[in-house]
Amino acid sequence: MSNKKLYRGSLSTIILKLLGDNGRMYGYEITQHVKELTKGELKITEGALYPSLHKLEAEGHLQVEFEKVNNRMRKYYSLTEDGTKEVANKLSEMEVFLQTMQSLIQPPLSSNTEFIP
Amino acid sequence: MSNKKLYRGSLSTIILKLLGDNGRMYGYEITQHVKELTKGELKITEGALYPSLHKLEAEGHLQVEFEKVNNRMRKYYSLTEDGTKEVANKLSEMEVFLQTMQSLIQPPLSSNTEFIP
DNA sequence: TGCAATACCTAAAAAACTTATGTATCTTAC
DNA sequence: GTAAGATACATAAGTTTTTTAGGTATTGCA
Repeated sequence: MSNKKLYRGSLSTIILKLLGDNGRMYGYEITQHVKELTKGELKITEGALYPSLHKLEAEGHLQVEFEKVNNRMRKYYSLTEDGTKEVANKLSEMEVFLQTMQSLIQPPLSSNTEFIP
Repeated sequence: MSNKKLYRGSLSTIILKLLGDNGRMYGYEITQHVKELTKGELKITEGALYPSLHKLEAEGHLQVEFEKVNNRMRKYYSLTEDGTKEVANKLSEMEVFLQTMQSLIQPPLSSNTEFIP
Protein backbone atom coordinates (compact mmCIF):
# COMPACT_ATOMS: atom_id res chain seq x y z
CA MET A 1 0.00 0.00 0.00
CA SER A 2 1.86 2.88 -1.40
CA ASN A 3 2.41 5.16 1.55
CA LYS A 4 -1.27 5.96 2.04
CA LYS A 5 -2.14 5.97 5.68
CA LEU A 6 -5.86 5.93 5.05
CA TYR A 7 -5.84 2.49 3.48
CA ARG A 8 -4.47 1.02 6.67
CA GLY A 9 -6.90 -1.54 7.98
CA SER A 10 -8.72 -2.14 4.71
CA LEU A 11 -6.36 -4.61 3.05
CA SER A 12 -8.01 -7.82 4.29
CA THR A 13 -11.42 -6.51 3.22
CA ILE A 14 -10.09 -5.78 -0.26
CA ILE A 15 -8.51 -9.22 -0.59
CA LEU A 16 -11.64 -11.01 0.56
CA LYS A 17 -13.90 -8.99 -1.73
CA LEU A 18 -11.70 -9.69 -4.76
CA LEU A 19 -11.64 -13.39 -4.04
CA GLY A 20 -15.40 -13.33 -3.60
CA ASP A 21 -15.79 -11.76 -7.03
CA ASN A 22 -13.15 -13.71 -8.91
CA GLY A 23 -13.23 -17.08 -7.24
CA ARG A 24 -9.53 -17.80 -7.29
CA MET A 25 -6.50 -15.54 -7.47
CA TYR A 26 -2.80 -15.64 -6.73
CA GLY A 27 -0.90 -12.97 -4.85
CA TYR A 28 0.78 -11.16 -7.68
CA GLU A 29 -2.50 -11.16 -9.59
CA ILE A 30 -4.19 -9.39 -6.69
CA THR A 31 -1.66 -6.56 -6.68
CA GLN A 32 -2.04 -6.03 -10.43
CA HIS A 33 -5.80 -6.25 -10.29
CA VAL A 34 -6.05 -3.62 -7.57
CA LYS A 35 -3.63 -1.33 -9.37
CA GLU A 36 -5.83 -1.48 -12.48
CA LEU A 37 -9.15 -1.19 -10.65
CA THR A 38 -7.96 1.91 -8.84
CA LYS A 39 -6.08 3.39 -11.82
CA GLY A 40 -2.83 3.37 -9.90
CA GLU A 41 -4.23 5.01 -6.76
CA LEU A 42 -3.62 1.96 -4.63
CA LYS A 43 -0.54 -0.15 -5.02
CA ILE A 44 -0.47 -3.06 -2.62
CA THR A 45 3.10 -3.83 -1.66
CA GLU A 46 4.30 -7.38 -1.35
CA GLY A 47 5.42 -6.76 2.20
CA ALA A 48 1.82 -6.00 3.09
CA LEU A 49 0.11 -8.52 0.85
CA TYR A 50 1.82 -11.80 1.67
CA PRO A 51 1.63 -11.54 5.46
CA SER A 52 -2.03 -10.58 5.10
CA LEU A 53 -2.76 -13.59 2.88
CA HIS A 54 -0.97 -15.87 5.31
CA LYS A 55 -2.98 -14.48 8.18
CA LEU A 56 -6.30 -14.91 6.38
CA GLU A 57 -5.31 -18.49 5.59
CA ALA A 58 -4.32 -19.16 9.22
CA GLU A 59 -7.68 -17.80 10.33
CA GLY A 60 -9.42 -20.28 8.07
CA HIS A 61 -10.86 -17.74 5.65
CA LEU A 62 -8.74 -18.79 2.69
CA GLN A 63 -7.55 -22.06 1.21
CA VAL A 64 -4.57 -22.63 -1.05
CA GLU A 65 -3.80 -24.56 -4.22
CA PHE A 66 -0.38 -24.66 -5.83
CA GLU A 67 -0.03 -24.61 -9.56
CA LYS A 68 2.92 -24.40 -11.87
CA VAL A 69 2.39 -22.12 -14.87
CA ASN A 70 5.21 -21.48 -17.37
CA ASN A 71 7.61 -23.14 -14.98
CA ARG A 72 6.75 -20.57 -12.31
CA MET A 73 4.94 -21.48 -9.15
CA ARG A 74 1.65 -19.84 -8.35
CA LYS A 75 -0.17 -20.04 -5.07
CA TYR A 76 -3.87 -19.72 -5.72
CA TYR A 77 -6.11 -18.52 -2.94
CA SER A 78 -9.85 -18.96 -2.69
CA LEU A 79 -12.49 -18.46 -0.01
CA THR A 80 -13.39 -21.20 2.40
CA GLU A 81 -16.99 -21.53 3.52
CA ASP A 82 -16.08 -19.52 6.58
CA GLY A 83 -14.33 -16.98 4.33
CA THR A 84 -17.53 -16.42 2.39
CA LYS A 85 -19.29 -15.35 5.58
CA GLU A 86 -16.34 -13.16 6.45
CA VAL A 87 -16.64 -11.31 3.13
CA ALA A 88 -20.19 -10.34 3.99
CA ASN A 89 -19.17 -9.18 7.47
CA LYS A 90 -16.22 -7.17 6.23
CA LEU A 91 -18.24 -5.55 3.46
CA SER A 92 -21.00 -4.43 5.76
CA GLU A 93 -18.46 -3.07 8.23
CA MET A 94 -16.82 -1.24 5.36
CA GLU A 95 -20.13 0.25 4.25
CA VAL A 96 -20.85 1.58 7.73
CA PHE A 97 -17.35 2.96 7.90
CA LEU A 98 -17.62 4.72 4.53
CA GLN A 99 -20.98 6.26 5.42
CA THR A 100 -19.68 7.39 8.80
CA MET A 101 -16.61 9.01 7.26
CA GLN A 102 -18.75 10.64 4.57
CA SER A 103 -20.97 12.16 7.22
CA LEU A 104 -17.94 13.38 9.19
CA ILE A 105 -16.23 15.13 6.30
CA GLN A 106 -19.27 16.53 4.56
CA PRO A 107 -19.50 20.35 4.54
CA PRO A 108 -21.02 21.70 7.75
CA LEU A 109 -24.48 23.20 7.68
CA SER A 110 -23.04 26.64 8.03
CA SER A 111 -24.53 30.01 8.73
CA ASN A 112 -25.25 31.82 5.49
CA THR A 113 -22.18 33.31 3.94
CA GLU A 114 -24.23 34.80 1.18
CA PHE A 115 -26.09 38.02 1.80
CA ILE A 116 -29.78 37.74 0.97
CA PRO A 117 -31.47 41.17 0.98
CA MET B 1 -11.20 4.68 18.39
CA SER B 2 -13.33 1.90 19.61
CA ASN B 3 -11.73 -1.22 18.24
CA LYS B 4 -12.50 -0.45 14.61
CA LYS B 5 -9.54 -1.18 12.42
CA LEU B 6 -10.93 0.72 9.47
CA TYR B 7 -10.71 4.08 11.22
CA ARG B 8 -6.96 3.72 11.58
CA GLY B 9 -5.22 6.56 9.84
CA SER B 10 -8.21 8.88 9.74
CA LEU B 11 -7.99 10.43 13.21
CA SER B 12 -5.89 13.46 12.30
CA THR B 13 -8.19 14.20 9.36
CA ILE B 14 -11.23 14.08 11.63
CA ILE B 15 -9.63 16.38 14.21
CA LEU B 16 -8.55 18.91 11.61
CA LYS B 17 -11.96 18.91 9.92
CA LEU B 18 -13.78 19.47 13.23
CA LEU B 19 -11.50 22.34 14.14
CA GLY B 20 -12.01 23.80 10.69
CA ASP B 21 -15.77 23.73 11.20
CA ASN B 22 -15.92 24.78 14.82
CA GLY B 23 -13.03 27.14 15.16
CA ARG B 24 -11.91 26.12 18.58
CA MET B 25 -12.34 22.95 20.58
CA TYR B 26 -10.81 21.16 23.54
CA GLY B 27 -9.90 17.49 23.64
CA TYR B 28 -12.76 16.11 25.63
CA GLU B 29 -15.18 18.14 23.52
CA ILE B 30 -13.83 16.50 20.38
CA THR B 31 -14.48 13.01 21.70
CA GLN B 32 -18.05 13.89 22.66
CA HIS B 33 -18.73 15.69 19.41
CA VAL B 34 -17.57 12.74 17.31
CA LYS B 35 -19.60 10.31 19.41
CA GLU B 36 -22.73 12.37 18.77
CA LEU B 37 -22.06 13.05 15.09
CA THR B 38 -21.58 9.34 14.44
CA LYS B 39 -24.39 8.21 16.75
CA GLY B 40 -21.96 6.17 18.82
CA GLU B 41 -20.31 4.45 15.86
CA LEU B 42 -16.95 6.07 16.51
CA LYS B 43 -15.63 6.58 20.00
CA ILE B 44 -12.26 8.26 20.02
CA THR B 45 -10.22 7.02 22.96
CA GLU B 46 -8.12 9.40 25.00
CA GLY B 47 -5.04 7.29 24.40
CA ALA B 48 -5.42 7.95 20.69
CA LEU B 49 -6.68 11.53 20.88
CA TYR B 50 -4.12 13.30 23.06
CA PRO B 51 -0.99 11.97 21.36
CA SER B 52 -2.57 12.90 18.01
CA LEU B 53 -3.34 16.44 19.18
CA HIS B 54 0.20 16.84 20.50
CA LYS B 55 1.62 15.65 17.21
CA LEU B 56 -0.53 18.03 15.17
CA GLU B 57 0.58 20.85 17.44
CA ALA B 58 4.25 19.86 17.12
CA GLU B 59 3.84 19.85 13.34
CA GLY B 60 2.56 23.40 13.48
CA HIS B 61 -0.99 22.65 12.38
CA LEU B 62 -2.61 23.51 15.70
CA GLN B 63 -2.19 26.19 18.32
CA VAL B 64 -3.20 26.07 21.96
CA GLU B 65 -4.93 28.34 24.46
CA PHE B 66 -5.50 27.41 28.08
CA GLU B 67 -8.68 28.38 29.82
CA LYS B 68 -10.09 27.61 33.24
CA VAL B 69 -13.82 26.84 33.26
CA ASN B 70 -15.59 25.83 36.49
CA ASN B 71 -12.21 25.44 38.14
CA ARG B 72 -11.26 22.83 35.54
CA MET B 73 -8.54 23.42 33.00
CA ARG B 74 -9.34 23.25 29.34
CA LYS B 75 -6.81 23.20 26.55
CA TYR B 76 -8.38 24.76 23.50
CA TYR B 77 -6.99 23.87 20.10
CA SER B 78 -7.46 25.84 16.89
CA LEU B 79 -5.97 25.73 13.40
CA THR B 80 -2.87 27.68 12.54
CA GLU B 81 -2.59 29.21 9.07
CA ASP B 82 -0.62 26.16 8.04
CA GLY B 83 -3.26 23.96 9.65
CA THR B 84 -5.95 25.50 7.46
CA LYS B 85 -4.07 24.37 4.36
CA GLU B 86 -3.59 20.96 5.89
CA VAL B 87 -7.36 20.57 6.36
CA ALA B 88 -7.88 21.06 2.64
CA ASN B 89 -5.14 18.54 1.80
CA LYS B 90 -6.42 15.94 4.21
CA LEU B 91 -10.01 16.34 3.07
CA SER B 92 -9.17 15.90 -0.60
CA GLU B 93 -7.04 12.86 0.23
CA MET B 94 -9.96 11.50 2.19
CA GLU B 95 -12.35 12.06 -0.69
CA VAL B 96 -10.10 10.18 -3.10
CA PHE B 97 -9.76 7.41 -0.57
CA LEU B 98 -13.51 7.12 -0.04
CA GLN B 99 -14.22 7.03 -3.77
CA THR B 100 -11.52 4.46 -4.33
CA MET B 101 -12.85 2.23 -1.60
CA GLN B 102 -16.41 2.64 -2.90
CA SER B 103 -15.29 1.52 -6.35
CA LEU B 104 -13.44 -1.46 -4.88
CA ILE B 105 -16.32 -2.80 -2.83
CA GLN B 106 -19.16 -2.08 -5.22
CA PRO B 107 -20.91 -5.18 -6.61
CA PRO B 108 -19.08 -6.65 -9.60
CA LEU B 109 -20.59 -6.39 -13.04
CA SER B 110 -21.38 -10.06 -13.00
CA SER B 111 -22.45 -12.52 -15.61
CA ASN B 112 -26.22 -12.89 -15.57
CA THR B 113 -27.43 -15.08 -12.80
CA GLU B 114 -30.98 -14.73 -14.05
CA PHE B 115 -32.17 -16.89 -16.87
CA ILE B 116 -33.61 -14.85 -19.72
CA PRO B 117 -35.42 -17.06 -22.27
C1' DT C 1 -19.26 9.09 50.31
C1' DG C 2 -18.77 6.96 46.41
C1' DC C 3 -19.54 6.80 41.52
C1' DA C 4 -20.13 9.03 36.99
C1' DA C 5 -18.88 12.71 34.27
C1' DT C 6 -15.53 16.11 33.06
C1' DA C 7 -10.67 17.11 31.83
C1' DC C 8 -6.00 16.32 31.23
C1' DC C 9 -1.93 12.95 30.61
C1' DT C 10 1.51 8.91 29.54
C1' DA C 11 3.64 4.28 28.86
C1' DA C 12 3.73 -0.59 27.32
C1' DA C 13 2.05 -3.55 23.96
C1' DA C 14 -0.25 -4.87 19.71
C1' DA C 15 -1.29 -4.36 14.93
C1' DA C 16 -0.51 -3.27 10.31
C1' DC C 17 2.10 -1.36 7.60
C1' DT C 18 6.86 0.36 4.91
C1' DT C 19 11.27 -0.48 3.44
C1' DA C 20 14.64 -3.45 2.26
C1' DT C 21 16.22 -7.65 1.00
C1' DG C 22 16.37 -12.41 -0.81
C1' DT C 23 15.35 -16.28 -4.27
C1' DA C 24 14.14 -17.76 -8.96
C1' DT C 25 12.23 -17.76 -13.79
C1' DC C 26 10.93 -15.61 -18.14
C1' DT C 27 11.00 -11.87 -21.62
C1' DT C 28 12.66 -8.00 -23.99
C1' DA C 29 16.05 -4.79 -25.57
C1' DC C 30 20.65 -3.58 -26.64
C1' DG D 1 24.66 -12.85 -24.38
C1' DT D 2 23.59 -10.13 -20.94
C1' DA D 3 21.33 -6.72 -18.36
C1' DA D 4 16.97 -4.93 -16.99
C1' DG D 5 12.27 -5.48 -16.07
C1' DA D 6 8.32 -8.28 -15.28
C1' DT D 7 6.56 -12.28 -12.92
C1' DA D 8 6.16 -14.87 -8.51
C1' DC D 9 7.10 -16.09 -4.00
C1' DA D 10 8.95 -14.81 0.84
C1' DT D 11 10.70 -12.64 5.35
C1' DA D 12 12.81 -9.34 8.73
C1' DA D 13 13.67 -4.81 10.87
C1' DG D 14 11.78 -0.54 11.76
C1' DT D 15 7.88 2.95 11.94
C1' DT D 16 3.44 4.59 12.92
C1' DT D 17 -0.85 4.48 14.99
C1' DT D 18 -3.58 2.60 17.78
C1' DT D 19 -5.34 -0.19 22.15
C1' DT D 20 -5.09 -1.07 26.78
C1' DA D 21 -4.24 0.30 31.08
C1' DG D 22 -2.98 3.14 34.16
C1' DG D 23 -2.51 8.00 36.59
C1' DT D 24 -4.17 12.91 38.53
C1' DA D 25 -7.84 16.14 39.79
C1' DT D 26 -12.48 18.58 40.02
C1' DT D 27 -17.60 18.71 39.86
C1' DG D 28 -22.19 16.87 40.48
C1' DC D 29 -25.48 13.64 41.78
C1' DA D 30 -27.58 9.85 44.51
